[in-house]
Amino acid sequence: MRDENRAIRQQQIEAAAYQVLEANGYGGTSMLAIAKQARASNETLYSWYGDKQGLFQALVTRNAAEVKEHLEAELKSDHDALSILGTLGPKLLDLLTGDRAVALNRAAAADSSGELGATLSKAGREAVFPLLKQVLLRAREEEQLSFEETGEAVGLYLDLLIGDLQIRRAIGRQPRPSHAARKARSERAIHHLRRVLSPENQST
Amino acid sequence: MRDENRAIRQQQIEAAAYQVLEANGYGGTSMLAIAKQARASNETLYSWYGDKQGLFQALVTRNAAEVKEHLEAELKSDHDALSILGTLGPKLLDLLTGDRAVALNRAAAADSSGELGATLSKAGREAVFPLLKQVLLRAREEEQLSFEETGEAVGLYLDLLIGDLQIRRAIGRQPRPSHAARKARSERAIHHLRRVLSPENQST
DNA sequence: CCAAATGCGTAACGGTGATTACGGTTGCAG
DNA sequence: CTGCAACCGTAATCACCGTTACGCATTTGG
Repeated sequence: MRDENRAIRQQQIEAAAYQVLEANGYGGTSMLAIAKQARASNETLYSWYGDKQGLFQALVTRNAAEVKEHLEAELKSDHDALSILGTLGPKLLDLLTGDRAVALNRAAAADSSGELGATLSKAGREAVFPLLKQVLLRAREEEQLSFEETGEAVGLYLDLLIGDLQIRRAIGRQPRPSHAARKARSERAIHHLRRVLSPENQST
Repeated sequence: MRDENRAIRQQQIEAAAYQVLEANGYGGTSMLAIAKQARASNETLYSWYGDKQGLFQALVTRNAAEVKEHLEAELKSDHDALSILGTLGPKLLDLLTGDRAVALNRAAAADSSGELGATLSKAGREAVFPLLKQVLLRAREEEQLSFEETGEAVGLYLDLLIGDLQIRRAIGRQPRPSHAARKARSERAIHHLRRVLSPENQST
């Protein structure tokens, strides 16, 4: 049961890290501040995560794992591909423009070593990409969409769905999209995607 | 001529600031480092820009002004609207994903106060938006595109053109797009835009 | 109940950064 | 030529941060 406590404690510490990070930005986030917020001790943070980067790496990988998990759960349904996109889109938007993701993006952007960015991208986009490929390939089998390069199609979908929302969130000029806004944006992306990749009009 | 020298000196200092910023990230950029790089003195930096934020605000606003200037120059041509987009798109991509813009985006993401982000966004996107509106409205007059909400159409164009390039650049997982890549991406955006907003297929 | 381990709270160490202060130098005005 | 204002180079001030170290309370395993 020591393990359970520890898991809980880690959750608390990481939650505290997000709070401080969201409030003060990466530069303004100190280990002491996190420790205080979590009512934990410096020593514990260092003994558990090694150093500051280690803590943030942990945040990033855990967050990415949760994202992937959520999406894979969606994928298990046997609805048709576009319906899946209909539920998966808002979810993805939620995960990618939520406060946590924004905080992590900021941290990665601020980290001069690039390590965080690499982890974030590898565990994030590069993990989501193949899942979306699956969905779009299914859509093509069902003859709902038509395309040659799957990667190209996924890129297009992501552009339509997310666009520059993330960067605008990261620099602080864009509030978190509401539930309705996420839904609408997802619908819009699907709508445009169908128009661009409709099985009738063939073109490159 | 004191003024001329001063203008030149400012250029040098700001160029130095970019060098340090691009090399070390916002967190790793100190005023002393900038001063040394520019062979200038701390005192001068502070007397001219007030404080660190002031210096970066200056960078942001100057950069945004240059972006706007470039775009307005393009707009003056009397080509048809889509041709304008054809030259304006790569330019915009260049300006928004270039090293300077990326460095500024990182700085804004790292800045906990949000001031830099506000300035960057206000002087950047919010300045570019009306210019693009003009172009798209012209395209509608020429019956090359069809849409109701101009803002919506501009948003769509920006999503297609830029997508998540900026955030990926900011977190360091995306190299600067080559000239050819920028051109191709711009063409792709126009291609899709025409398909989605074609005057034939009417829909919301 | 005892001893070891674990975690808390706080202080200490070494380093660095933003900001200020100061003496020396240079270019320009009178 | 001389004084002055701006500017350079550098050092000083003050604060904070990452990291380590230490004394104390609590928990855990036997």
